[in-house]
This record gives sequence, structure tokens and C-alpha cells, in this order.
Amino acid sequence: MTSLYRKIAAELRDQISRGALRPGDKLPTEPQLVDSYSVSRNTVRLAVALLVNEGLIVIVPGRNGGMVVRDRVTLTYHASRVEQVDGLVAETDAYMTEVQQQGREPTQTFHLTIEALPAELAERLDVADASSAVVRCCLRFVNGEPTSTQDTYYPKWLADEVPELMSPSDIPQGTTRLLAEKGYPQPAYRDELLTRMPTPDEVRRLELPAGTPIMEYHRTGYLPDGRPIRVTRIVFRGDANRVVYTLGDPTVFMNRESAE
Amino acid sequence: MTSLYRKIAAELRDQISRGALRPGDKLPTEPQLVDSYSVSRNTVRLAVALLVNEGLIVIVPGRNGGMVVRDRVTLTYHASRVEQVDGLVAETDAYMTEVQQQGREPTQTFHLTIEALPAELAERLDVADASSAVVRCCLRFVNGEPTSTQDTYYPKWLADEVPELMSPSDIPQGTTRLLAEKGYPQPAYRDELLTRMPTPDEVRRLELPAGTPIMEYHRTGYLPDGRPIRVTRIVFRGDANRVVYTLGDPTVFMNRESAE
DNA sequence: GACTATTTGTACGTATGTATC
DNA sequence: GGATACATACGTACAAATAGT
Repeated sequence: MTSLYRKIAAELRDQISRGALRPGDKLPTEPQLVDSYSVSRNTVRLAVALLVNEGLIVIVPGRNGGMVVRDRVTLTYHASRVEQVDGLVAETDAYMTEVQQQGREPTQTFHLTIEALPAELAERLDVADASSAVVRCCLRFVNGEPTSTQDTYYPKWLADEVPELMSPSDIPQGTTRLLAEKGYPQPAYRDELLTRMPTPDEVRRLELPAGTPIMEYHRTGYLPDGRPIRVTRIVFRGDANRVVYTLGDPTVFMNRESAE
Repeated sequence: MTSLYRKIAAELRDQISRGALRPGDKLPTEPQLVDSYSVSRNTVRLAVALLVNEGLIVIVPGRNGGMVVRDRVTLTYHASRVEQVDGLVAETDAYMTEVQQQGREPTQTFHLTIEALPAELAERLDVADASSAVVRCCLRFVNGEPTSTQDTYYPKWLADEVPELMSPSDIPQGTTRLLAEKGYPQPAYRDELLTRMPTPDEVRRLELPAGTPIMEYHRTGYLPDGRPIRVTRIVFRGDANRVVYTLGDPTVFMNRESAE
């Protein structure tokens, strides 16, 4: 015996998944739903709230507003391609290039701060004291819409040795390459991926509609002796990004491309 | 000019993030909140609904129920360790072993079906027609709680060549190893990771509380000539799993371990 | 098992505010 | 300003779930 509002939500959900309502289409208005189901407005709103929190629709108020079926545009982040130190690819450049290849217009803002290391990240950087760290932040837009934030933390000792890290502007050749040239190569990484609902702060910065989870991505870079020298955290809009790794024998993928 | 229920939610959220309310603690009951904020019950419920959808609390009805601050237990899935074909690790075994090393009790149910390939996956398997495929499904539990589902799809032509794939029971040595022995090695993979809110079906199967996103993981395995021979899809509970890759020179991590 | 107390869930109604065209 | 659509907030009543007597 499911409740009324759940049944209504189920019907609307069905129409969306069947394709009777396609992305961009509008659901009936609240009064129309009240009418056609003969329920109170509150009940309609309960049903609609479910769909919102499932990420199926967004609601825009106002005269020509309404409840609109969401679309899912996916941008691909090739984690195993960025930052080939021995190759010639710089981090941010790689990202920008990749987005362009996917036919979109990437932009980014950038700034640098010095702040205490968040506890979760301190562990990854092997700094016992909650010592300060240099952070290079950027907020990335695709077609003018914010889609991810990226923060990279370097331990203070490293910033002392490589003062260029403190440059308040973007580093054209890429920090990974810069560090390699200064004698701090990163021959190995550890990536972690997790998902969760966004904090209110993330909702604001990424302009997230309700019902949009985020994907949090950490990359820790290590020196040859195993010491970690930086942690990068990217927060992706979940409805607009996916992360891809290609692993194993690279010639296989060359065979694959030539076959196409 | 934020609304009343958002202010209330913000205060409660603060108490959680500050640690005044710790995981397992109960929020005040609805009547208590109605009282202390002097608002209607509906307003309290709106505030609470926000926290639920942010994944911060779960609500249990009944006499000794209440609104409880959620905890986040994280299980690690080492994507770059499973399925070392040349090594000695079988897929499911690897998973089970890993969970055990993390001090928990893994179990799994298993079944096999033959069904049409979902459209998104058909593309990855390079099968133009929506031809049937063999699916090996399993639902995985940790400490008795469902934490992920795994479905692996094989194209029909492969199942014809390797009839063992149709075995309705678990394959002890692991299908990857089995296939390699039969002349179908997988020297390369492509992994895709994305996040979204769960479908009602996933909510049921994984017993997900509201506000829990899921992480969807695809691994496509390729033959040396580039032909794909299987797609595995894992759906992880987002609040209980993270995926880890170690990339690059493996000796670096050996240095790291010896240093500890 | 019956009964009760507590806590959340569902559903109704009404009124007014805010956003957008 | 006026019209339309959703947002917030109040109130009420009864149902369902759970735990203890």
C-alpha cells in the first residue's frame, strides 16, 4: 500500500524513463496535476520533490517557468592521459584541450592561497603537524557553466625549495613539468574516487540543482623515494562528468582505432 | 532573505559539521524543534528533508526512532589491483579478499541470465544489433548489508565459443582467468566512472537511505586485436565505497611501504 | 496478544510571498 | 501592473511504525 504521492511520482517517473517526457519537456503545472489526480497541492509537491531529489527534473519559478526534465551532458575526463610527465602534456592544458576536442568551450579562473591543510588531506601528504600548505585553486567552466573545481596542495617544504609554486598566476608549462625540471619528478600516482551529496558551499560554487551528486577525485603524486609531494582534489559536477581510465597494453587501443 | 526552514536546516547542519552532533546522535524530535523554533511542523519537516537529501541524517519512525546523524564507512575498491591476468588474482576472489583485509565479512549471491544488451552497453561491446548477451550478476554484501551489484555482459558469440561462461554457478578460478586459458586474454581495459542518484530499483536492491548517490563503474575488457569481449558494470553504494587506482612505477609504492 | 505511548508519515486545507514574463 | 508559476508557512487530522507494558 504505497502512498498517494509516491504513486504520482512513479507515474511521472515512468513517463520520463519511457521517453514520453523527454529532456527539456515540461511536466504539467502544479494546478494541472492537482486537477488530474484530484489531490491537494501539498501532495503534488511531495511527489515532485521526489523527482527533484532523484535528479530527474529541475524547477524554475516564474511566468514561463515550470518543472523541466533534466538532461545529462557528459564530459569525459581521461585520468590516465593527463599529466604524462615523460610525455609532453601539462595538467591544465591537457584538460582544456580535451574539453575542446569534445566540442565545448573551456575557461577557468585561478587563484592561489596559503592555508592550513585539511585534515583528510594532511594524512595523504604525510605531514604530521597541520602545517600550512600552498594551494593552487581553479574553478573550471564549460560553455560558461561551472563544472568542476580543482585545488592542489603542496607541502610548505616543497614551496620553499621551488618558489615558482607561489606564483600567483597560472604556470603555463604546468606544475607537474615544472616540478620535474626542478628535480621533483612524479613517477607514480594514487587516485581515489568517491561520491557524495554536495555541501551547500559546493552547491553555490558549482551552481548545482538539487538532486545532483558530486564526484570527488584525489590524486596524490609521489617522488621516486615514495614521499608524497602534492595532493590534487577535483570536485566534479556528477551530472556532467565522467572519469575514464585506459589500462594495460596501449597497442591494443591502437589496434582498436585503426579498426574503426 | 533566506527562508525559515533553510535557516533551521543551516543551524542543524552546522551542529553536525562542528561535531556538536556526532554520527549516531539523534536530533531533537519534531515536536521539540517545533517548540524551540516556534514554527509549524511542516516547516520543521522541510528543514529536515533538506538534511536527509544531503545525506546527513536518516530517519527511523517508531517509538525509539528519530532523526539520526549518518556515518560514512568507507570500503576501498582497488581497481588497479583486481584482475591481474598474468598474476594470480581472480575477479571476485580479489574483491572478497580485499574486503576481508579491511576487517569485514563479505558474502555474495550470484545468478546468471540471458537477456538483451542494454543500449548503453551494446555500444561498448561493439555489437551493432541489440543481440542477446550472457549476464553474470552478483549482489555483494559486507557485514550482511548490500553494498554493490555487479553485472558482467558477454557477447553471444563468445558464450558460444566458451560454453563454461553459461555455468549457472560461480566460476572458482575467475572468468578472466578462464577466458585467458581458452585463448581470450584481456591485455587492456577501459574503465569509466560516473555518479548519479539511484533508480527506485537500485534503492530497493541496495537498501539505500534517501540522499545516497551511487557510483557506477564500467570496465570493458579487450582482446589483443582490440575487440571488446565483455563489459562489467558495478553499482556501488556511494556512502560506503571508494575506488582507488595506483598508477605508474610500482617500485615507488614499495619504497613507500618499506619506509613505514 | 492487547494496549499504549512516542515518533514519524501522509494528506488535507488556506493564505501569502516571490520570480518571471 | 497583471498573469502565471512555484515557494514558504501556517493550521489540522489521522495513519503507520516501533518499543515497551
